Formats: sequence, structure tokens, C-alpha cells
Amino acid sequence: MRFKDLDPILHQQLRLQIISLLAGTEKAEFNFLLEETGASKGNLSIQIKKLQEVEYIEVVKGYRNNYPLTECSLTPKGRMAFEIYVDSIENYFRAVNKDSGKKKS
Amino acid sequence: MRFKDLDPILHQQLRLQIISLLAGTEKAEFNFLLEETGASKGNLSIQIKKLQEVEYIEVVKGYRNNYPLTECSLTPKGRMAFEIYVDSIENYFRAVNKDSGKKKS
DNA sequence: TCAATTTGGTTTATATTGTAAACTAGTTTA
DNA sequence: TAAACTAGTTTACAATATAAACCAAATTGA
Repeated sequence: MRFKDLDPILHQQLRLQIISLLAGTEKAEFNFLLEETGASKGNLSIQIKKLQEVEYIEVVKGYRNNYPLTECSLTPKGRMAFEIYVDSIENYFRAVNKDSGKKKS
Repeated sequence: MRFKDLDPILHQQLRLQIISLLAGTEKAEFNFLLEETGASKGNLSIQIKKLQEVEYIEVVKGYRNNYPLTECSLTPKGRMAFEIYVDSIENYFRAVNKDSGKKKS
């Protein structure tokens, strides 16, 4: 068994998009994430909550111009998980050519 | 929306492991994949079938020493899908620092 | 020689996950 | 004051993943 498990929280398209975006930007608003990811609001809401529950992101809810405003930012825990995930999956890709023959009978 | 969709066939741990292994080895037996991935036989059987259905791999069933023997190999279509998947997800990782500020209000 | 075990899988049944659609709560506009 | 818009949340259903159970043929042991 040559593969490490991929963090199931991060191994999901939308959550990975969110974390990738947050890794490059101090904080991000709900609508920014909505536009950048192209997700539906419902799906985005749920995946944000899930990332918050595992403490990969911090979510601050406030108001701007009387409208609700949700801002997200990456926690250190989230950043570390992201780095581990990137390393792990890139290892998968490099399984290629590491074992040139088929299994000996 | 800055992210391409990740091929849902490949964006699954075990299937990605299988394809990664096949990308580096002419062909592989069921039991080789079983050991290298650490999966259960049931799960492996199903994911092989799924990869075969979408024609990412070719599956040849024969016998060796009177026992059934299943061998898998990557198709050109599968190899291309794998390359696209690798490119796509690496793009996600590079969303980092491509957009330095938060969204302008 | 026939019961138990092993090989090499497949099928089934359940639990988990993902997501679209519907809904909520409040705000603005006409 | 009704309609439309903002910014989300909740719900209900569909799809997915996987462990557990099963199967057929081969082999081993008493």
C-alpha cells in the first residue's frame, strides 16, 4: 500500500476551490467565493459550514450597508491541511514510473 | 469562475490510485492493485468496473494456474483524462497568490 | 473423499455525501 | 405596499462509496 489517504474534507471540488482561494487571499466574502467558484449558494453555504466545523476556516458574520455579510479566512490548521493534501495528491501522480514492471507472479 | 471541473471519475481516491498505478506500468493484475492500494476487494472490483465502463482502462479476464486472473491496462482515453485531471487540479493549487486582495466592494 | 480452506473475485445493502430547489429574513425600489 | 432583490440557510432527494456477505472453482488435509 503506497498511497496515503487524501483528507476527505479537502478531496471535494468545491471545498478545495474555497481553500485554494483562501490560501491566496487574506479573507474572502461569500459573494466573492460564489463568483470565483461558480457554485450555487446552497452548496457554497453548506461547504463553508463544513470547513468551519473542522476549523479549516474562520467565518465572521456581520453587516455592510444593512445587508448580511459573511467573511471567511483560512486558519493555520486549514493551511496545514491544504499543504498536506497538495503533497499527498502529487505523490499519487508520481506513482507513475516508480515501479516499471508488472507484479512478479 | 476560475476553476475547471475535475473529472468526477478520477476525482475519487481509489480510482485515482488505480489510474496512477496503471499510468506507470504496462498492465496490472487485480491482486497487484489490491496490495498497492490497500483497498478491499469489493471496492476494487467496483471501481475497476467503473473505469472500464467509461473506457479509461481495458480489462482482460483470463486464467493462470486454473485461477481467474484479471489484468488491467490504461487506454489512450484514460491516459488523456489522467493528464487533464493532473493539470486541472494543479491549477487549483495555483489559485494561491494569483489574486492578492479581497474582492473590491 | 469429503469437509474445510484458499483464491479471485462479484453482488448487495447501508451509510455517507453532494447538490438543486425551496425557503427565510430582511432591504430596496417604484 | 407590492414586487423584486440581497444574502444567505434548510430540506429533500439522488448519487456515491464501501464494508460485508456471497459465490464458484481449486486445493489441502484427515
